[in-house]
Amino acid sequence: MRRSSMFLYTRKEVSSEADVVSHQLMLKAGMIDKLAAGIYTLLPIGLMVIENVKRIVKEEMDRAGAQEVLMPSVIPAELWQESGRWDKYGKELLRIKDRHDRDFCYGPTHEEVITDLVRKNVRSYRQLPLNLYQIQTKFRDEIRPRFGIMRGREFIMKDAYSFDVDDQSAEESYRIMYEAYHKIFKRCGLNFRAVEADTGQIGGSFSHEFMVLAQSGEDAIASCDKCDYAANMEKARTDAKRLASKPEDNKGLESVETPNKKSVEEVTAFLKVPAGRLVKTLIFKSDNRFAAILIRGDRQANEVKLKDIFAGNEAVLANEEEVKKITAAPSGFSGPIGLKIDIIADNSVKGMTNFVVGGNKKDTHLINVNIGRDFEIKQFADIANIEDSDPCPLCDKGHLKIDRGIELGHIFKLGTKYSESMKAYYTDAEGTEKPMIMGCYGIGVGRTMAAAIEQNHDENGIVWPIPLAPFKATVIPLNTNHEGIMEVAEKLYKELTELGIETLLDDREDRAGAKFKDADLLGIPIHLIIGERGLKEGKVELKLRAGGEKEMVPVDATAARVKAIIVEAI
RNA sequence: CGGGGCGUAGCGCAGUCUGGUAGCGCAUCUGCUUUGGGAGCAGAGGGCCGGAGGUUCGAAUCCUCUCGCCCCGACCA
Repeated sequence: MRRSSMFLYTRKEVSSEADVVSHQLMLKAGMIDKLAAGIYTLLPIGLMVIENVKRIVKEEMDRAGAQEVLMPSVIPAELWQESGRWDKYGKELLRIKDRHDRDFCYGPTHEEVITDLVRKNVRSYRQLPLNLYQIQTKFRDEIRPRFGIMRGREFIMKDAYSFDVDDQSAEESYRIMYEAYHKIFKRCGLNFRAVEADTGQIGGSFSHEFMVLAQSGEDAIASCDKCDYAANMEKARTDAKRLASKPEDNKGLESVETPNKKSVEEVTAFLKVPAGRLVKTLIFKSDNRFAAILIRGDRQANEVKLKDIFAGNEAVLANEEEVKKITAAPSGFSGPIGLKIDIIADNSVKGMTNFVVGGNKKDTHLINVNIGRDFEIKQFADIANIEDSDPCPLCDKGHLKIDRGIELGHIFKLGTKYSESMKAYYTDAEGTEKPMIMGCYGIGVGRTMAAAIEQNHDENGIVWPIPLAPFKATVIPLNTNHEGIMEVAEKLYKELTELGIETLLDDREDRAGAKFKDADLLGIPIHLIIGERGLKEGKVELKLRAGGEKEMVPVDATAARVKAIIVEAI
């Protein structure tokens, strides 16, 4: 491509609206153009990167035995009503009506459509297993789109769906995807980790997220410094046994006055005990049922884990009035002793002895409280967020550290949630009908591009990993008015193009500095600089964007050298 | 949806408090010089100051309403 005729306009300044580096650089490099909140046009050079990501994804999906389809982006409401998600999905689902006033939605995900497709075509166990995928534009009406293309409302996504005869086979399909995802992100040149994740609204039994480590990441992930354990904060566990302090002999229960001391900080400061000796009692309401949640004083409840405790239903803290009714005391003095509602304790409470709780009476706390003697716990569960350097739940030596990450991929074992609600049954060898076991597997294509920039940039701009680079090489003639220079530039451009190497010829009548700045900003991996100095010896300068290494290469050997560098990288 | 902020030339911004000729930088166009890290000089074009209503002799500026965009929070494959 000739730079002089390309629809590519780089900028020195961008709006202060862009506050993550990938967004800023994409704007500066002329890759995207915003049309509305969370809705972007991909410009030629941005699209080239997207196409590279898509190509890698397709190759690995195909290699893993999946087959590509393309489903509609507009979906009739009936399908979503059938699965029950029309009412459950909420405002994120963009609902539209056609001219006959019929309901449709713009697909945010395609479980319904794929399940419908498969149930219409697959009857027998002989047709399974099956894995179908598509790369398509989706829409989710996010409350707050941000970070440019990283968290847009309209976005490109690869979604795959597997169908199997039984759990064992489904887990094999899952494992194949798990491995394919590793290959995909590795080929994209990304530093990532697969972490255990919550299944969220999609539902299902287990899942992994593929996270790229980045400061600007929206998710917190915990990983062990000794073993392979890694999990999203929503899922991360710790080892309650190693966390617990040594049990002490039970002391006698005592009531103490704590005038106006409500928060954990106030109470522990007043009683001069560490927060880890206090158990806080939170009254939650879900579906009009109340439950008391006990958590060690120095720990925070995790909303997602809580939701799981309440069988997936929304749980909210009880209001002041409800707390009074249940505990007979104002909030801040709730405790487990004497409560008539279910008491569920976080694992962090396990093994605690002689601790402090609220007295269910104004200005009163109880000390030297013990489980079993003073009250009973209905159930222990994992409720609290883990903290940095908590013990690892898998190995007995490691500790967890918390990083931020960007979720690029998510794989789920769905089970029969959709196949049962939508009647996707097959007939097995014995002639009985059974629901197919499903899995679903997503990759954010645009987000992968953004994450690659987050991980690969410097003060001068983007540093593309070679497989994603829109152009692998750029030919920079320093003086377009110099015949000899332009002759060599054209020759190299032609040779490289004929070798199948995407090359940008910067044939603009600009000064050298401007061209260098642009080549750096765009992140093109290999710069071929043609100037009078080198040409006197019949050489061009080859410079690598990533490390900055320079070498002088004879003109005739340049194309082959470039090819070699690319082959090695891909 | 709660709190905060911003809409002025293609882009980035000042001007608004205190009403009186609409400005700066980048980009664009012309000419000359320059040519290995975003060139210099001289000149030029480009604005319904987000939209509607109001106050005023006069509104980018004050008032009311509205639309859009951004940030924090809540929310979220």
